[in-house]
Amino acid sequence: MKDFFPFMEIDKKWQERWEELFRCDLDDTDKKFYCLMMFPYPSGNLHVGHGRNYIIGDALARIKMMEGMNVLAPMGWDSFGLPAENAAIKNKIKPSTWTEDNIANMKRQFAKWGVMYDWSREIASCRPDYYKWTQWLFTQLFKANLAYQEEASVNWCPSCATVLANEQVVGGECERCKSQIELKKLKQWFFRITIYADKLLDDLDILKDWPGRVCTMQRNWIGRSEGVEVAFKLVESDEVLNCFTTRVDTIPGATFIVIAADHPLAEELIKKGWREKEGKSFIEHAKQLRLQEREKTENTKEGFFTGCYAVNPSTGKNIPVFLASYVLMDYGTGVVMGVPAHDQRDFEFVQDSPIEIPVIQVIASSTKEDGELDKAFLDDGIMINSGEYNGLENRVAMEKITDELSAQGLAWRVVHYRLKDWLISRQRYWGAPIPMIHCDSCGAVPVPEKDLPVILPDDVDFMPRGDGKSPLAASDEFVKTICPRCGGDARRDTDTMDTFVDSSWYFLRYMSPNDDEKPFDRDLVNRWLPVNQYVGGIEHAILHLLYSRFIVKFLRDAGHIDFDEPFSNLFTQGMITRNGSKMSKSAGNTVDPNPLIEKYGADTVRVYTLFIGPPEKDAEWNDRSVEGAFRFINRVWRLYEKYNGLFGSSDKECPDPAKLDEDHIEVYRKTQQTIQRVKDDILGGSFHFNTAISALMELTNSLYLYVDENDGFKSGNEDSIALFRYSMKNLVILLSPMAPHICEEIWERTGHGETIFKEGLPVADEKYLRADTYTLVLQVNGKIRSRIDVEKDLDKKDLERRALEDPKIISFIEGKIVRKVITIPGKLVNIVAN
RNA sequence: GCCGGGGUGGCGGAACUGGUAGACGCAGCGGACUUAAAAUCCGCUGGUGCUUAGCACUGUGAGGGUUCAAGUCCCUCCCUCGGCACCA
Repeated sequence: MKDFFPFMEIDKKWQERWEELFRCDLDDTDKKFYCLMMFPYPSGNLHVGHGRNYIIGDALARIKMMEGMNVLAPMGWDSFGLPAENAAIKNKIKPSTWTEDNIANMKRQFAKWGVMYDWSREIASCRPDYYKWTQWLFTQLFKANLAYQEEASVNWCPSCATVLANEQVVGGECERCKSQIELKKLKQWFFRITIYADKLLDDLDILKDWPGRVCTMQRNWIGRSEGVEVAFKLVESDEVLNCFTTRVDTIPGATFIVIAADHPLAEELIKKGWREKEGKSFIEHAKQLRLQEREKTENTKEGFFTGCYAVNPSTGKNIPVFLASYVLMDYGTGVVMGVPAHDQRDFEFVQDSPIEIPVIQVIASSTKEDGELDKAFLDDGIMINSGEYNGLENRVAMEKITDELSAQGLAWRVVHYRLKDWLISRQRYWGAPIPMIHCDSCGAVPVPEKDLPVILPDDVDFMPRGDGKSPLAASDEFVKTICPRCGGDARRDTDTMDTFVDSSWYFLRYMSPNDDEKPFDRDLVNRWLPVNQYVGGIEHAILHLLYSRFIVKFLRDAGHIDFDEPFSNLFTQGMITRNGSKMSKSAGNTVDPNPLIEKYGADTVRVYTLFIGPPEKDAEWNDRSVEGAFRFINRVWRLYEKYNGLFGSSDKECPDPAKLDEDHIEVYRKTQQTIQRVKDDILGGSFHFNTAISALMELTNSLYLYVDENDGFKSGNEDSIALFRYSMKNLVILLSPMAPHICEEIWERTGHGETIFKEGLPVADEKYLRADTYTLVLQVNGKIRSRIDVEKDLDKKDLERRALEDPKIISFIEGKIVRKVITIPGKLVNIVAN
């Protein structure tokens, strides 16, 4: 078995030695590089899909070390959350035991991959020494008036028995368990993220090294929309309906008003309009409709006339007021002016409206009306049917109308957001208890810092209750307490925090994981952050990344830190699929790395994972192709093993390239090109390990041919052997971030220092990146007709002459007139002839 | 519906700023080694046709266009993946 890399012993040996290598000295920040992987939920087992993330990060950390950077690569556990609780219910063990077991197991898995971290900085969000500070963060937000409690209609997942944030509801279903979400009125804690909406939006522009699509997703999610609110007075009433619109230019065409069926004014209006009974049943009906139609693309637009009228402030006309399901209570003001001629939804609404509503076109492509519209006219154009505004461009009219209505106090400019405040209460057990105390006389009082953490009791029945309360509510011992303000009897808040609160600040804790005086070390954090490179999955594009940005902005404004974006560079790797779908436990298509590592060794699995495709794209896992990576690793090993006698302590340095003949210079040149390609591919910003590896495979192939065919090498010529050693040395250095075990071993066996990762990266000898001659392509009328070898510094004239001398070319242009010759030195000559 | 990514051999994927399409790997075929097989090493490998050491034609989802030259740029369309979706 000498022909195979003996990974069994060697992998382990290096994994132990590297522990020291990854221990980071935080004081040295001259060339700091904070290399962060998203910390995982400790679900028990890592599959090869997770592996991609960590292998990319590990390879990156290693190559950065070789670049001379002081690399901080910490790891921890996002260890609060439902699965622990569910597993615990199922297996009758404590969530903490289940979680800690999984953590231990996953740590072993990382090591087996050769994925190393500075474990002296390990954190776990479920441990009291961590969640103490998550609770501290909550109290800080509360003191800044950024955490508040409110009765609200919230998303309730009946199966998870908890409320969810908007971000966790996908298409009306629970993101986790796919159950239909119900709306429940509950008193809940929110973080006022909306205050930061503009900051979060604007600062996306600073994040130049983030993937564009992540920024786009966040932009859409924040959904900033500038417009105007217009007051529509109700006829025979003092009541006013404020409509939000982004198209106030269409107001002369507003022929009705629609308000959300669940609007607080709805009941009053139907009473006023003497239509209370039917109105109430419509409100019920609209509620049902919303639930049913959530999934549909085509939605009906049913409405109900309230019997009331309002005055269009631009025309002075009375227009009817409707209730309808297509107006959303939780966006804008919940009241909309209906402009059937210029809004498709309003247009559809009037088609089957119970009472006739006029469609008045007020913007047209010319100054004439377009006749009967068959759909809403949405383009910009010229104002018509609009009195004094006729003839103006609609965008100009928009400003004028706004100014004039504003002057009368009937309109004002506003900005609305799609982003809602972040609902953070969860009615589940396995999370950080919300550190608040409810006192009848003092209200909600935060737990003083000296009393933190509020320990999550482990002796409660944590079966979900489904009544809108957390399992903690059942524990008198937990609930009963004393008000920190007045000393009277009081009750603890029994909800726990969304786990995204835990992960919104963890990257600050790695600098001082064991500090029990403060959440993070201000000085160290300011020196080490923002994170130089964050690597993780695209699934966190909105939730985790937006929340973390928010918390960092808050901490900065509160004076705790000096920077306002947590991650200056983000890389989102594609997922690994199997049979075309995402690898997941529930889909049953996961690939366990352990058998693969046992069969082929860690380096093979790493190389295959990196070689599978461009890292930002999804890739299909193929067991068979793993063999190819295995072969490559062993080809490198054999190259060393077969010629190990040639590597002695009396290594002759690389021979002078200027003195190498043609048979040798080719290998020298290939080595220079490989150095350049590997560095460009990985460090050029795109992390293209796949092409870097293929370059290394090419170099390996060249070396095989060299040792097989080069006469000098075969006859033991010293320079020929030195050249081989030189190329091997570079091959091993360049491959080491991807396949660290084998490279470290060869490095050691060939008489080098303690670790290859303290060896600097080689610099390519630029003079030799290009060959002395190259193949010039000769085309006639754009078709390749011949190829000739030419010296690299021939000028255009020479190249053209050579092309026209070529016998094949001559035969193609014979009898034709040469009209034009295009010469691109280094590439081709194209002769246009007819 | 809107926004964004993508579509290249049997497969995963290369291709700089428009300039040799298919690097590298998998699978396949042939050869060397072997009693034999595996492993290994070397070579071939997009398709079609022919007068087959070669040559020609064709080929990057479809159709048009720009250009001496298009996988790459422009227009129209199809498919696919992801995000948002009655947001006023």
